[in-house]
Amino acid sequence: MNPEIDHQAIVAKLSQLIPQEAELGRITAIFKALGDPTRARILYALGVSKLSVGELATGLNLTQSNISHQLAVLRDLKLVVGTRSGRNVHYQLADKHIISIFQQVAAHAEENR
Amino acid sequence: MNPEIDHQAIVAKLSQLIPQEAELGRITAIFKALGDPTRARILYALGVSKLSVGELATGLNLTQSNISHQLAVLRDLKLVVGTRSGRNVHYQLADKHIISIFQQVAAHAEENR
DNA sequence: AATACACATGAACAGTCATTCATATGTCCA
DNA sequence: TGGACATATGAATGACTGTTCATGTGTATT
Repeated sequence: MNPEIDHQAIVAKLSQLIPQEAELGRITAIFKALGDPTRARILYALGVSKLSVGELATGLNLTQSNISHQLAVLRDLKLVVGTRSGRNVHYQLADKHIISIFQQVAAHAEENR
Repeated sequence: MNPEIDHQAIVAKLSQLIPQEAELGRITAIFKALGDPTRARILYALGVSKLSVGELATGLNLTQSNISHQLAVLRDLKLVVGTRSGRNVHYQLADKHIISIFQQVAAHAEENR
């Protein structure tokens, strides 16, 4: 083993440098949400424009129920927010961070294609 | 509906603005990989230092088999690379993009805690 | 009030996945 | 060459999850 680096010490301190279960759970929950094609497409669409559930359903060619279920997941994680106006509920991204995260991952994905 | 925005047109063009299945698949596969706590911890650890499989196993308190399986997933996605030196294989992050992606998501997660 | 429209939610089912156990491959040393 | 160490891989299984179908809730219109 490379003596320049004290692996023993690093191993011992890993638990201090890695997020605790609670925070790690919040982080991985977000990644997991972004890891589904349907939810990813919804987020891409909302990155283009604020859209209602129905518009998402027709635009993405998915059932209304499916869209609603996935929006619920994204809502719980505060990735999107919906505001009702009449019978419709218009959804938008909770912040634009999300788009730049997608862009970074997309860049990585295409680099190593 | 807001007349400033032509939702009809947007809905019609969504399929052109959203990544095609192939690229979307590559992107979501990466997010899915980051969405598992075990793999996330591995990546965090490798963000700190290049480490062997055994060091990861003891440092993260996981079985060698488990670590190897997850490393295989990360390897296939080109998120980590392993180089053998003797009996050991030392893994490192494929690029530092990964860390900044984690930081961004962590920031979002903590904002809305 | 009744009907129709838009969205949300619950249950169920099929497919996916993380972990474990057992075993194989690869490498060093005596 | 034989044995010990480090890592990889295959099969099995229990848990989780995305989608569908059915139905519930909320809102506008007549």
